[in-house]
Amino acid sequence: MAKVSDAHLAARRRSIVMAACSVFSRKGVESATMAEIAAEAGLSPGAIYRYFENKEELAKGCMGENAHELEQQWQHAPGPAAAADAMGEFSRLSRLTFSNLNEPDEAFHSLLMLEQILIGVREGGTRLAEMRDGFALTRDGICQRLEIARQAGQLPRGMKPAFVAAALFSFYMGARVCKLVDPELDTDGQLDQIMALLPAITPAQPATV
Amino acid sequence: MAKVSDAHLAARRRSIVMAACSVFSRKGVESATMAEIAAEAGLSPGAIYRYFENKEELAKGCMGENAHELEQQWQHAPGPAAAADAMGEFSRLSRLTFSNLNEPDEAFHSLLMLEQILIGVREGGTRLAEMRDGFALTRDGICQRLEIARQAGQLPRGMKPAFVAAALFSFYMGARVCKLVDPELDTDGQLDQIMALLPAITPAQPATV
Amino acid sequence: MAKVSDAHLAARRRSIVMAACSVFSRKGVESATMAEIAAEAGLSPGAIYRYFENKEELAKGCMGENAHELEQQWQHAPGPAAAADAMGEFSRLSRLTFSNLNEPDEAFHSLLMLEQILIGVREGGTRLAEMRDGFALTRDGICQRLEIARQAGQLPRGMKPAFVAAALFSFYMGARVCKLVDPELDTDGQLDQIMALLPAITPAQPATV
Amino acid sequence: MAKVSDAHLAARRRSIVMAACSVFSRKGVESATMAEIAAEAGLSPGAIYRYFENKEELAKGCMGENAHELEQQWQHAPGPAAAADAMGEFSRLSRLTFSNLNEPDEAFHSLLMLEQILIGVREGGTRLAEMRDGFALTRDGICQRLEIARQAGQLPRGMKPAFVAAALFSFYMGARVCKLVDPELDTDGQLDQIMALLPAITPAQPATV
DNA sequence: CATGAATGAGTCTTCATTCAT
DNA sequence: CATGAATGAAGACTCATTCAT
Repeated sequence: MAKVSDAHLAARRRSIVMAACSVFSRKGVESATMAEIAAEAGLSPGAIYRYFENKEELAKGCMGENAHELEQQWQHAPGPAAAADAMGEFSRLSRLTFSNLNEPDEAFHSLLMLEQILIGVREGGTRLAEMRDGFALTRDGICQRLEIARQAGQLPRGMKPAFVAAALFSFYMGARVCKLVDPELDTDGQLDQIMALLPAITPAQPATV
Repeated sequence: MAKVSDAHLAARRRSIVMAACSVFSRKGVESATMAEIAAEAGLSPGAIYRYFENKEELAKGCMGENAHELEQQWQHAPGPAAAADAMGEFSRLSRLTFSNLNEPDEAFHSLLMLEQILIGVREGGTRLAEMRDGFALTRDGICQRLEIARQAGQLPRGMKPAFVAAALFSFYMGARVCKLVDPELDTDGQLDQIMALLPAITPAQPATV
Repeated sequence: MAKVSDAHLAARRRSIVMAACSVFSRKGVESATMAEIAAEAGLSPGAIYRYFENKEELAKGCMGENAHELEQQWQHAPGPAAAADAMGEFSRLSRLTFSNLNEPDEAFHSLLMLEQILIGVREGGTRLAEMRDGFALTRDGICQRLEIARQAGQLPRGMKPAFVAAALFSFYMGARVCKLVDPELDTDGQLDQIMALLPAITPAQPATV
Repeated sequence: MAKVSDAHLAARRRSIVMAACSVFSRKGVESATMAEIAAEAGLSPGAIYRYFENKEELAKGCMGENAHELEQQWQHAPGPAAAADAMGEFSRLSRLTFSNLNEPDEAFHSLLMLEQILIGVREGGTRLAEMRDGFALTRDGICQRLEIARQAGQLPRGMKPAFVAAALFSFYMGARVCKLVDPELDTDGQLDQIMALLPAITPAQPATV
């Protein structure tokens, strides 16, 4: 019975987090029971406490765990090659992001995210700050791309990238919420219309502004 | 304490609902205790059960209670006078709706709404259906107004009002979520930018502007 | 609003007792609620407390209320005319008593009686003493009749009327219990067999004893 | 406290049942509290729920637990050797059964049994059916023994064993009830008198005696 | 006198957490 | 390290009882 490798331990910890996410998403953090999570993780209830101080810590441990990889793409600075076809790039990433909303496990992620938001807002501590920062980062990523496009003359001078970025992010978040309530919703169609609006400003605005 | 007037009874019931909304919003439905709600309503725990079967029914009873009056304005068919300045009307109502997000108790309402959504989605029964229908009605209200504007030549022929309406509604919902996470957010500024995009599509617009 | 007549009051009190008996029999004293009893009596819960101190007193008030009239017949001393055909008289009353077990509301009475016994035995106070005395009285009534018959030579000298009376009473009580568990039981048939045994001793015993 | 042997678990379960029987008998099922039962079993309230779904199941679990071993003796078919002295055998078992009523914990058992009957009759489901069947089995056992005695000429041809058996069983049940109300009662004396009646029927008997 | 709304103590039951094995 | 039995603190809910109307 030699020391269990750190990798093994990390894997266990991860499997617990996955199980917790699953149960939290399905039942809500408050209604989920440690026993249920343990069962889903293939462990005994007591075992979880070797990896997490208590239920709350476990819930915290689930926080970042389910951020979409796409969010990270947005947060990464756009490549230098992006300038040429800034809006094309932007549009492609946007559509990719929205098309993800049609994935079967999207509700799972959205439910989890909303619950984390509720908890964070109610607690108001570091948890909320982390979220706020995460949201801000993504908005920044959007904003940067819009700014590049604007610099490249693909968007009207008069537009305020920061606000448009924030609006688009809100739109995305709202789409997730709405899709949760009504999975039949065609969020791609919504995006199409919004995207159609964006460059349209271009030719007309410069004159009027 | 017998034979209290029906009005009195209704008022009591309402005060319980208000207290419940307050506690639910602050703690979440699951974490809220009947004792706390009762205390906030100035009653003993047992008294609530004369008005609501159980905690779940009480939570249900809080559902519609906190719909914004503005939602109802949207859902009401637009007045006939609206056609003349359809977009002006639309813009005014939109700004009014968004300006409401700055109210101090907006977080209260948003928290409540999100929790109800979570519960509804998880339950998946009538509760969810009612929400879906409520959302759809509001989207319809938006759509009708856009359609009128389009008919009046104030919006481009090519746009699809239903999708744009859905997008705008998503945008609104997302703005609420984002504002919850970061109350500093200038959602009015976001709306401004989005509203600026709308008429821009119009081929006819450049001439009139 | 003149003083309510005593008769009226007594009638109310009685109606409460009847309702209580009904509910007690159906649900058991502990499970019965004052509200249910009040409803069955056509009153409000609070009203009961003008007639009975509390639930326990009400239960006590139900005690004697449901003794069969037949029990009283047994307890009354046998008429002088009975001697001539003592056993005939005895047999007739016995059969009458047992035939009562076939009445549709017999279960109602037996349930009530058993519950009262349980409560009485557990409390062990006056309540139990009253029951014990009631039972003793009935046994005495049986015994007296047997004794008369024995004196009249209709029963063997050697038999001990007190014990036989007690045995017959036990038999009756047990028959009630058994009939409760299995209403199909032919308790009359049981009595027939027992009655057949009784006088049979007569002609043979004197010789052997 | 993991991995306790099955025997240990069964013992715990049994100790809970014993404690429950004790409290149920003393207070009645409805008035007994889980906390009290737990304390009597030397456990915490929550522990019981690992062994029984809820209070009702626990009460059910107490049902068969307190059947007298003697009942099983009656239910077992009589040995072949019994025929020779069928009535002697019968008389011996009867006296044994009745003498048991003088045991100090007899009231304990009777109280429990009566309460179970009350519950069973009120519920009217499987519980009642099981009781009915149990009673019937015992009556059958009595009946078989009487029949053997009758075949052996120790009882009159004309008697109906089934009815006599039922009557004797009723007598026994009633004796238990009466003894509960008045522990001073000499139930053995009652049995003596009844047993004295039995063979007396026989036309053949006078000769043999 | 009756009403029935309100009280609040008391129960069952759940579940996060601990710890002996 | 894992197990899972046990704990015990809550919390939802009930209902006998009170009392203002």
